[in-house]
Amino acid sequence: MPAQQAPTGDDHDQPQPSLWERLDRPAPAPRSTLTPHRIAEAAVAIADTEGLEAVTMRRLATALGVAPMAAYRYVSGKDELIELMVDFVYGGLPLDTPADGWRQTMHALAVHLRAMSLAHPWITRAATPFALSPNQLAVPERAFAALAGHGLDADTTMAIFRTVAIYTHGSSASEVALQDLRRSRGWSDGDETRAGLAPRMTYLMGTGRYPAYQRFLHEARRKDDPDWHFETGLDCVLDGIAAHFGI
Amino acid sequence: MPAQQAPTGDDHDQPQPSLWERLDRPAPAPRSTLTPHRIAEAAVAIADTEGLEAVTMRRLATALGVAPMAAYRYVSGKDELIELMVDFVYGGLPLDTPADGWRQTMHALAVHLRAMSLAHPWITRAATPFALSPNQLAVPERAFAALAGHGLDADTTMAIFRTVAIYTHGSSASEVALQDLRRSRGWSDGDETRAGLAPRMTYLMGTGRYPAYQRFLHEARRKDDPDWHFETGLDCVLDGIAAHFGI
DNA sequence: AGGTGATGTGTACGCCGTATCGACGTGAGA
DNA sequence: TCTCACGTCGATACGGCGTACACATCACCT
Repeated sequence: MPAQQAPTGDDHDQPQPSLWERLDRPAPAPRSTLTPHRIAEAAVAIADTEGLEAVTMRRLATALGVAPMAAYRYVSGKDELIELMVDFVYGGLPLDTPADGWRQTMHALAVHLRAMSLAHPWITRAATPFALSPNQLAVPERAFAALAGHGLDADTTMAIFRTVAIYTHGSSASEVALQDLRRSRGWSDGDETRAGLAPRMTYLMGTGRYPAYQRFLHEARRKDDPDWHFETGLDCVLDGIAAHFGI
Repeated sequence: MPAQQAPTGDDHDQPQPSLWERLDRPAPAPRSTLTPHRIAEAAVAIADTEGLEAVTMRRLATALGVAPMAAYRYVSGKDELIELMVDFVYGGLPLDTPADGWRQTMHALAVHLRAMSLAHPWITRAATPFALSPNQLAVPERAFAALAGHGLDADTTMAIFRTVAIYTHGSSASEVALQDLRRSRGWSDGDETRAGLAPRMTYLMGTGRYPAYQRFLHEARRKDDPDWHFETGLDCVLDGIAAHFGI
């Protein structure tokens, strides 16, 4: 799926063989200074070190030592470049988790997906949890294999995976969003962040519209413990699946 | 929180009184052809009808019958414009749901948030679930009020809200992403979508890497029932909360 | 009546994605 | 060994974007 795009109403057909199909025909490659792999690698390196918005066709070309338009031989446009980057990163996921049972497998999957998102923060903005690229598809494949044999029908199995995947993706995304905000404002730890946000918060709380929020915010002790929040939410989701479907 | 942005390392301080503070001092308004409200309204209208990427400072100015730079008197840049749009839409949320108990309240909140996302599809890309704008903050306020009085500590309460909010936001986002893909390719129903995706799928399944996925996809009967998927996942999450915390 | 500060305008800069076409190097067939 | 067609990459250009900056203009207060 392209980096999320809005309705435009045209371009109904796709004459191309879909990027992934083109990908594993390495081409006769007469002069291959460029390959999809090298392009993805370079683009990911830029995004990792300078952020997703630094990934520009021109910037990418510079990094590859090539003319601005060169990458267009391998990628139909920027959307496909991003698909390529996402799939490249998903290719590094460890999916050979031991098959201890559905719950351990789903838990391990979630932990690895989160680690991936924290290592490549831009990916939470670039990826949809259910995109149809080879390495992204390997995630539900692993999950479905782990969920098989519990007497669940196909729809239930998909609903379970969907729920865990959505939680994992969203949880990582919100964690990354906070980190990005911190970094962009130069705040290092939780206290500095609260100090930086203080004026905003003082005003908002001063309106008196949020008494419960204010109280809970004041009493909370684990605001700066994203691991705890991630695990707690994940446990809830997995408990809910176990309870709701009796597995 | 600004439309998600990556680390840049500078702009450490915010000299301005934070947009929301500026907002309710209506200004002496000598010549108020423009107001934050009118700006938000116009921008939302554009995003609703033409998609988020059609919201351009120039396009917005045209819609308001004003010069391209005029809106910058009210908004420090495009990021703040988007914050304003998001908060404007959140302002339309019905939050006066009857207080039947925490579960009914959380369920109603989730349903309303999803309806909002489906009515303004761009908002799933523009909003973070935990942004600090007045009308967005009203959501956790409502949730915390409903969760109070169950003997839960503050951290647990926040974890519960976080989990539900993340699920709801992510579920709506994935639903919207699929709708956007459909609209952009001109596919109307599920069958047309499958037909359009067929070449891609044929290739991917032909690789033999996804046997479980293929089988479950073939057996699933509710692929085109987003309501069922949303409710099923939400029930799992709420069941999990009830089970995990004994409420 | 006149001055003053908030409000909207005009112009311009640098960057973006990408369409198009020409130059070039390579491997296959003669 | 020569040739030639094709896959690769380069150069240039276009329209559109966000927004900095200086200027004109309006409404009110004295």
